Amino acid sequence: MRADCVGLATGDRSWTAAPCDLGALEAGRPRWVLWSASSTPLLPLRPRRVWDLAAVHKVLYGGRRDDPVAVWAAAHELPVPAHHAGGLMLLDAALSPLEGYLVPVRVDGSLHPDAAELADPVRWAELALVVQARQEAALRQLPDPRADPGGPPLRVVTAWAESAAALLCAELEADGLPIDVREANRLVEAVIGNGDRAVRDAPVVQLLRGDDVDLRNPSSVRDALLRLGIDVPDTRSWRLEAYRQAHPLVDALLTWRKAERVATTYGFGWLEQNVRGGRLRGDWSAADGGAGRMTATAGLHSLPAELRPAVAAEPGHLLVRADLGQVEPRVLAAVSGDRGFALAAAEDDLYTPVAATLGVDRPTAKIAVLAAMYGQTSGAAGQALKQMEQTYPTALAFLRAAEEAGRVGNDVRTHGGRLVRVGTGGVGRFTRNAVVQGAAAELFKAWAAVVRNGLGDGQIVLCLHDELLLHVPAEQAQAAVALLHGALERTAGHWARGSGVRFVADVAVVHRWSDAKG
DNA sequence: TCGGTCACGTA
DNA sequence: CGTACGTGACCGAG
Repeated sequence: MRADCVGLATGDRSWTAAPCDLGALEAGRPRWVLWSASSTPLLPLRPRRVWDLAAVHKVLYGGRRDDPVAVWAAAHELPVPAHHAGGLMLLDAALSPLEGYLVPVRVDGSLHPDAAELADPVRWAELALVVQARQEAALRQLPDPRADPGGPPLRVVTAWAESAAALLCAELEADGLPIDVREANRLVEAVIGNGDRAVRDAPVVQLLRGDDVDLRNPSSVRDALLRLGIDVPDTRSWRLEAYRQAHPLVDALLTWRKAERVATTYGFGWLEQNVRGGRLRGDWSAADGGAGRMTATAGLHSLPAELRPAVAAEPGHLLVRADLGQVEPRVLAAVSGDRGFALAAAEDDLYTPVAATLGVDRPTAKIAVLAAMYGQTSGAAGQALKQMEQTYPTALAFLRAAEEAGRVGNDVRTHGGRLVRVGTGGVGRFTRNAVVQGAAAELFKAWAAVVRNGLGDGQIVLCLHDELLLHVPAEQAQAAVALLHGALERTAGHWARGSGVRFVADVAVVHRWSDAKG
């Protein structure tokens, strides 16, 4: 790893006296410019302010590529060369943007695939600054969608937050999630026994009474069910749920499935492979999904609830868990600019005023809101959806516009400025959801960034779409609680400025992740 | 060995 | 209800 992967520090201009205090997202210097936090040996420094060219590139242009060649090309409005089109070194200093130096820029203006190795470290850093300036200029071209713009431009703050998230991902990979290994093994054993396949299969096999069925082959299972008079198009558990009473085999099968899932995906092998020194580690991406959510491997985003007691604070430490309440409908209220919906989203519980306005009970109101956001097509939500259209026309028009864009193959941009690209033959429901899910993801990351920089000796050890898990020295737990609330208020106050929407976090200090809130 | 399908954990 | 992920077992094709 080359130390010169780190660009030079730069200063942010013109809004140092911003009226809102964004904590970690504050303007100021130095701001470290990185080609990519995931390839930068910057970790021990834990810098506060970074600009991650790869992360910002993905905000501006979407897509999958975020290597320096692609980042450079997009910033210069050049076609992105095919991956690793290495070949001959065709360098032309005279045409390079830094005339007089040997820089790894080709005659066509593209960056050489081996630029990081070819370039003088100082030149390489200067190229990073060239890209940073161009990215920032591009971000400033984008209109600010907020009801009340103010402080640093929203899209520039998104760049800071997404950059911080990229760095946070590198830290999450290094730090890992604290695991009580003894408890983890105990919990796995409680679900799957000693792990012997034949033993696990036995209860179901017994009920089959000699019928030769491959439990791990869905079509074989379907045929077996048919022989018992149970005719189902597939054997998914939610479908079989209705047949639990029909035959003892169904119940046994569903129980077996649960154990099989743990045995194959979250069993002893999984612990062996991913837990080292009491920490569960996986690869983290700051914006891998189509809408820009964080992703993680090693099951970090899909830990079964039964295993969560194994996530535990280390001696002298406590966990602080915080999750955003009703974040997606609140995001919809903020980004659509629907005043009526925002009025509901000013309350602790958003669904209560929605129910009152629609003249329905709370569960119905919830279904109506979710159906509107996610484009539900079937079920009993139809009537409620019609009422939503009449009551919150601006929010619904916003969603319809996003869906229509996707349907005709147009890209959409989230509130914070992320481009969500639509493949050929666009999928409407995807974009309808992406403008909400993606916006929620960037609000979450901005919040996480502020929290990260406000922590003393603590660490963020898990990010779960709308939930943060902190591991802090016990005496700092109460300060962390205050930090989480304060950071959300400041972040949302800027991100949703002028919307009237309130964002709320449920925060609890616990020993184990599974411990009750309170 | 590969991609596709089914299935299922989470938000 | 829907959307988004990552993982694993199995299938059939090559």
